[in-house]
Amino acid sequence: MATSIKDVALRAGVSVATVSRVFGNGPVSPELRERVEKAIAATGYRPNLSARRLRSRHSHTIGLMVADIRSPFFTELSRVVEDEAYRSGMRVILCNTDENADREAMYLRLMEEERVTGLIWAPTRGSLERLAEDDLPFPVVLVDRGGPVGRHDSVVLDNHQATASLVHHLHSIGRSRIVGLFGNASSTAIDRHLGYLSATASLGLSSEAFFVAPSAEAAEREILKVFSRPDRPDGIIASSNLMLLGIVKAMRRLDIRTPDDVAIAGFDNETWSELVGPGLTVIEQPVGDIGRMAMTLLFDRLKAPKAPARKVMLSGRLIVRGSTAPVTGLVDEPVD
Amino acid sequence: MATSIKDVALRAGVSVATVSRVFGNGPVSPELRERVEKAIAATGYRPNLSARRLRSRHSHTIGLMVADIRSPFFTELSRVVEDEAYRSGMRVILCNTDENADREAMYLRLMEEERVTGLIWAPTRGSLERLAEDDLPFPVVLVDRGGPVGRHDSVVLDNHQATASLVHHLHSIGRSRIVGLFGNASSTAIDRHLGYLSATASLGLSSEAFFVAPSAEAAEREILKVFSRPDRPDGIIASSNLMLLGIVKAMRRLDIRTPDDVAIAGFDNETWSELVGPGLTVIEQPVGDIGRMAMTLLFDRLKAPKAPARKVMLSGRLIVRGSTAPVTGLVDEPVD
DNA sequence: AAGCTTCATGTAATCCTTTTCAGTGGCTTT
DNA sequence: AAAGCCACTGAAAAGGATTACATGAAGCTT
Repeated sequence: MATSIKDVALRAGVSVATVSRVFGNGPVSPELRERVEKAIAATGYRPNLSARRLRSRHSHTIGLMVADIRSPFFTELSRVVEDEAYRSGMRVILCNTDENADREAMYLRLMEEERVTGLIWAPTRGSLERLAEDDLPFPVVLVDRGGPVGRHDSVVLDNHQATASLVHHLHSIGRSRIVGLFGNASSTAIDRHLGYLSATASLGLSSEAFFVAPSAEAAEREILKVFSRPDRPDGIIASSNLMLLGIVKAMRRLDIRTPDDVAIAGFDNETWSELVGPGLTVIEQPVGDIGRMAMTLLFDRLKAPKAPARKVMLSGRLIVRGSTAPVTGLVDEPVD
Repeated sequence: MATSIKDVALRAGVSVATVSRVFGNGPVSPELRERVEKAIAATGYRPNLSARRLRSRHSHTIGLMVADIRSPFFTELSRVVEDEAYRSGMRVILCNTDENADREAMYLRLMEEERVTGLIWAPTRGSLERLAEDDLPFPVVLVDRGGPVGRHDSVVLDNHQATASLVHHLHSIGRSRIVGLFGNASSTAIDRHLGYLSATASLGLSSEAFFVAPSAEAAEREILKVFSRPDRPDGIIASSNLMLLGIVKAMRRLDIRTPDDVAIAGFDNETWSELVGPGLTVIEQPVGDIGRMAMTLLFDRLKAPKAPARKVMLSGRLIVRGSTAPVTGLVDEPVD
């Protein structure tokens, strides 16, 4: 049987209220405080967080719902969010939805039962559309995906502009038949698709987009199919890391040279991005900033529940590497 | 004010005990059950988990303490653990220690306050040594790192054997001056170092080990230093993914060819391992099995607290790729 | 038909804190 | 010197569920 606040009080010869006040920095005289602290040390007492949460009606918990923690963007995001949360005495409940609406609904219910203080959420496409209707008993900050400014705060990458800058970059190195490969699950891919469309249009380029399941294998298969046709593209833009890997695999398989025959570019800068093939050109997302901003929005919201919703859009950084190096036409010079 | 079990009881015209029994599948007649369920739906009632945990004296929570969720092994592990946990109605509290003893101690205290049912833990080196002494009020299963069979269950890779197999593999392709690069923080690196030592010794090879901070940059710096000496090694074994990346970077920087001049091998198979340079030879860890086994050990322990501690050792799988392809000596053939 | 189970239900205690409320004693104010 | 204030402290209520125990009705046994 674990020791409770009662045992501590008994041992210190004070009331339980006083012991509680020692933890909550209420007014306690120095002598009593010392006696209590001695008793705590002697008994090895640890306050029961469930009881504390129940009575104080404050869970000190925030939820974090993402598609899959294994996707590097979310890995990094979760790390930032947890650090920020623990720093301000909060705990995080992490959930992986796998872009599955049922799991998402289940976890939302869990969040309610946990009485979370707030939720940081990368919703599935369906939920994003339905978000205006169902209202949740806690504030929500959308990350990574967010529609028009609605009832909820959100912080996202400027996907439209980012993808457009990839297209312009490929165009600037002389590519004209640029196809796009997008995931078919997340709303991010949709935004990136739109950016791709408007950029190709404004440059007067043809456009062709493919949508596949978000896995390297699916991407590889699709690209193999695309390159079995006579009119091969000379540039590919991928809406994610996994797509990018699938593309590189397909290029290897077909023995197509990068960037000579096809230039490749995509999203998310990773430790290994510069080491895959000739180095991958990518848009780097400010994940740390996104996570911290999400926490800021959440805390602000808690302070001012009625304030109008804010949508924060951060811009990515284009990192140019070998996969989009300009081709001299005569000699393959090492880039960098 | 959120609706409580009382409101539901009132609305359904039953006692709170009956409502509680509907949730806990106690004995409730069909009619009452239906009335209660209607009342739940009508009120949108959600049980308060804090209250439930407090009264039932069961947190339904397990802790997961790892060095850093961003390290791919732990990312995958956390995913497996969370899935298994949620499947059996448990929740997970994730903590990143950053190999820092203070953070670790702080989080251990948190685990006690949360009254976790059990803890899955990749302890820092210091904690691993001190583990026999301090005893915790909940069962612990060590993962990734585990000393001799002590008081705690553990599940680890057979690091000794795995590293030895890397050495033997390099030897089999004709390498004789094989150095080892190890992280200086985790106990895993120590085990791998020992495997390296005994394998080189048994093969009659020279050995030289370097220990650096667990980052690609530190690894790169160290390797640059090593290769500034006249007697360059012809093989390198790295104790982790990050080390491996640092080595590849150094090789690029120095324009040293892999595997011709130096063969490279390390740990953890990732999506991109086959795409970095000529493809990286690695030991693949059965992360999923490790995670599931850890959960199994934990649940078994809960059923039989007094049973003797078990140490489960799983073996890795050697995946040979271009970075350790045998060199023909005449022509550089592309390795598949 | 009396007595014994069994099943469904309600009442009240309990889990462990925080928080409200009501002092108590000592100081300052007027 | 009475009044008011302040800083501490303790007793008790409250938070929202589960569960031990009591009760009453129904079904069985003999």
